[in-house]
Amino acid sequence: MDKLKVVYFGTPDFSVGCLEILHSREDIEVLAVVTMPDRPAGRGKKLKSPPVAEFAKENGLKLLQTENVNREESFLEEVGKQADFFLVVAFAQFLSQKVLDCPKIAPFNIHTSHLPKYRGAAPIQYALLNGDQDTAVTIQRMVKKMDAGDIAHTHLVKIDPQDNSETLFNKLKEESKTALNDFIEKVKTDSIEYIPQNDADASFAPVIKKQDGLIDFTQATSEEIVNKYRAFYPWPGLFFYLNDQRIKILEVSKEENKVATGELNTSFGTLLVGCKQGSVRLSKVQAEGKKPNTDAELINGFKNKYDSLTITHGAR
RNA sequence: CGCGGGGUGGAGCAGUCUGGUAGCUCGUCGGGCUCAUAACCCGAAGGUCGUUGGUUCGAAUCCAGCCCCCGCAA
Repeated sequence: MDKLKVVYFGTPDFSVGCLEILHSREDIEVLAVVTMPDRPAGRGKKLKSPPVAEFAKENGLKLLQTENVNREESFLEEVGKQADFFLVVAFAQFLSQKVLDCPKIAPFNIHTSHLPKYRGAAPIQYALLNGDQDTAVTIQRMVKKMDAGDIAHTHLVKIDPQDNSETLFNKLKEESKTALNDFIEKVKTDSIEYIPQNDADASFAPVIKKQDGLIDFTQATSEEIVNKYRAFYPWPGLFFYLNDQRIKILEVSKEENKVATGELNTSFGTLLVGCKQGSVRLSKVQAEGKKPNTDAELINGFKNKYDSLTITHGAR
């Protein structure tokens, strides 16, 4: 049998795993890799390549870095139409119908949720945010409507209570390789069963922004804050303002102590905050421009500068 | 040249503008008090003030360079 020809679309580290699989398989030929352009990143804003671009360069794969693949007409004509299927993994661009129509079999997308749950950019985070106990790697046949295509393959994954976005990312990155391998067998044997999604059950996982990490202790229960901590670790992280200084929360846990909603209690030498319901201890924190500290260390330094410690909600 | 904060006993900070024998809170060690403690009292040890050079009678402090850490942003 001839090799299956694939064009791969992806950008971040998460996408590299599946690209590795495609690249390593004897029965697959990666015609090209499409990814986002290099972007300034980090302190000093140095130009940085997306991880997928790095991989493509290292392995001598044909690489296209573009701001908008829909406009790359010659590429689509010359390369896109040669493909048996497209594989899109965390690409960060919408594909026009014209692009979706290129491959002979179909454009497929790997989505890290149990579709139709959590369509959109941040499915992993939303599963944690809602305290879900399981999720899935779903491979869908892409349609123009985001993440609404027929389901071609589902691979369930358990969420551990200790999981945060980082660990769950890694877990799903591994599981998506397995899912992809299984799926490719289905493609080869032409035995894919397409299951339409029930739109009524759909939910959405919009992009998470840095600002979403701002915690209002009066508006969330201790349980919700801990879930948010898991979902937002390591990015964007949680933060709040103490005496108008931005404080990152690096570690938080539920506590028994009863502290009035929105109040801060430091009398145990710890940062205890009363939530909408229950209370939390902020056991590891980091002030802007400072190194990570335990709550005791932060209290020690702050009481030198201020008469009292006050939570100042986003006053800036 | 994206913006910004910081490097002072083991920890977290003040002192730097307005040069003149290094301080606070905590920890550690020793002693005391208490039924007890997240408590309190007494005492002690512990610092080439990131680094190099310059200015000065004198530099943690002023000037120049270098190293390191971090927040924002992406």
